[in-house]
Parts: sequence; structure tokens; C-alpha cells
Amino acid sequence: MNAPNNSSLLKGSLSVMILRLLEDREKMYGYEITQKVKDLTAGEMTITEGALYPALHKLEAEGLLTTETQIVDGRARKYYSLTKTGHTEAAGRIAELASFLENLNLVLKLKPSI
Amino acid sequence: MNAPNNSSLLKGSLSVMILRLLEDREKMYGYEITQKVKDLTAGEMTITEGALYPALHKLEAEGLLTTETQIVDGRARKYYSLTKTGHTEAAGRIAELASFLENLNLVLKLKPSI
DNA sequence: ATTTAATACCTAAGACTTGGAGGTATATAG
DNA sequence: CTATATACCTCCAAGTCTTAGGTATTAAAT
Repeated sequence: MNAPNNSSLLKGSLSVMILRLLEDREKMYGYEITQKVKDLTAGEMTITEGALYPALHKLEAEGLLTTETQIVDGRARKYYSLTKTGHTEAAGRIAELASFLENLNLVLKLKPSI
Repeated sequence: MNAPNNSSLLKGSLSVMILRLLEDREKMYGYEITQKVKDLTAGEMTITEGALYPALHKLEAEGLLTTETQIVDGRARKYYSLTKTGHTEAAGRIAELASFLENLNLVLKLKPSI
């Protein structure tokens, strides 16, 4: 299909969402991110694990995130947090996405938000 | 890179933009679309031809657009317009994108908690 | 007791979109 | 006579995502 359906993402938006969530939360683990997005969007948006984990690993490889593994209730959790570079980059990428979204709205003539 | 830069598009948004422009304009040709988007966004958003023409051809193949070629000032223009199916599909895809954008904003606008 | 659901991580294959680079051709302005 | 604007096109590489699969533990339900 051509257009994104309810659950699919727009290319490039996932990593920015991750960065945005981590700006507010200090540290989060993968599964927590999927649940948080589901909660925030009343179940309308789903982050698939096949997209999430590679995205997290890439952000880590780029030096924007660091990890710290903890065992909680017998299960391993891999916590991600923003590095110093990550904080700077997050701001930039969020601004870029916001700018793109504004331009997209100009074309679509939807009501601008953000 | 991970994040979209100023000029790049997000996957899935181009075809919806095309459909949206054609909802208002009855018929447009490719080059006109690139200029219209540039105008609407004050030059901030550029539709590359390498993305546009394949997208137009695909929408045509899906039966959402029909074409009509005219020679204007010695140059060939290929006008695209929405088919009946195209009108219906356009409404649906625009609504889907709008819905996605709202959810995206819910995640990105997140206020700090805890 | 045993199965299912929820939690929690991961990868691989394939589809799909996009950007960039390249190509063709005409009209107009300098 | 050369550059710019107009107007179309295709191919390749890069990148992201979905789908589908895998492993493993805990808690709840049967």
C-alpha cells in the first residue's frame, strides 16, 4: 500500500519519537516505549518491535543513547538514556520534524499542531 | 542519517500530498506539482522528480489518477486528475494521515512527568 | 498441573519510498 | 550561442518499516 495505515509509521518519525520520550523520562526500556506510545495514543499507534529494536540499536551506535541492563523480577531490562550528544541531537531532530510537519500541513491544509 | 532533513520527505506523505493537491485543482501536471509545493512552503519543501514521477505512475496504475497529454508552447504536459475511485481513496488516505499526525503529536508534545 | 498471556529481548527477509544522478528535449533570455 | 526554465523520464542505492520468526521468564487462568 501507499498510504500509512493506522498502525504504520512514517519513515523517520520513530527515532524522533524515541528521542522525544527520552527527553522527558531520563531512562526507558524498549517494551516500556511500546506501551507508553500505546497509552499516549489510546491504542491507536503501535510501535512494532521489529522497528523499535533496530532503531534503538542505531541510535546507540550513533552515540545518542547509552544502555544499562537491570534484572527486574527475574527479567532483563535494557534501559536506554540520552547521552550528552543525544540531548543536543534530540532537540535538533525534533525541530526538524516539527518544521517538516508544518510544511506538510501547509500542503495538506490541515490544522497545524505542535 | 535517521531524521529527515529540511528537504526530504517522510515515507507515505508524497502520494497523499499529490492526492490532496488534486482534490483542489481538478488537474495538474508533474512539474506544476513540484512548483506548487515549493510555493506553498516558501521553498522549504522540495518534491524531487525521482520521487514524484514514480509516485504519479503508481497512483495511475492503482486507478486513482488518469492522464491526458497536451502540447503547450511546444512542450508536452501530462495532466493528472483524480478518477472517481481516486476521489474516494483520497479522502480516506488523507483522513488516515491526519489521524496519524494527531497521534504523532500526542507523542511529541508529551509534557514532562515524574 | 498446564496452558496462556504478559513481560522482555532479539534478528532476518522482503516491501516500499525516497534522493540523487543521470538522460532527453524545447523555448526563452542574455 | 549558451544558460536557464520548462517538462518529461528511469535506474540505483540507501534507508525504514512490517511481518514473521525466535528465546526466555513470570503471573494468571483453567
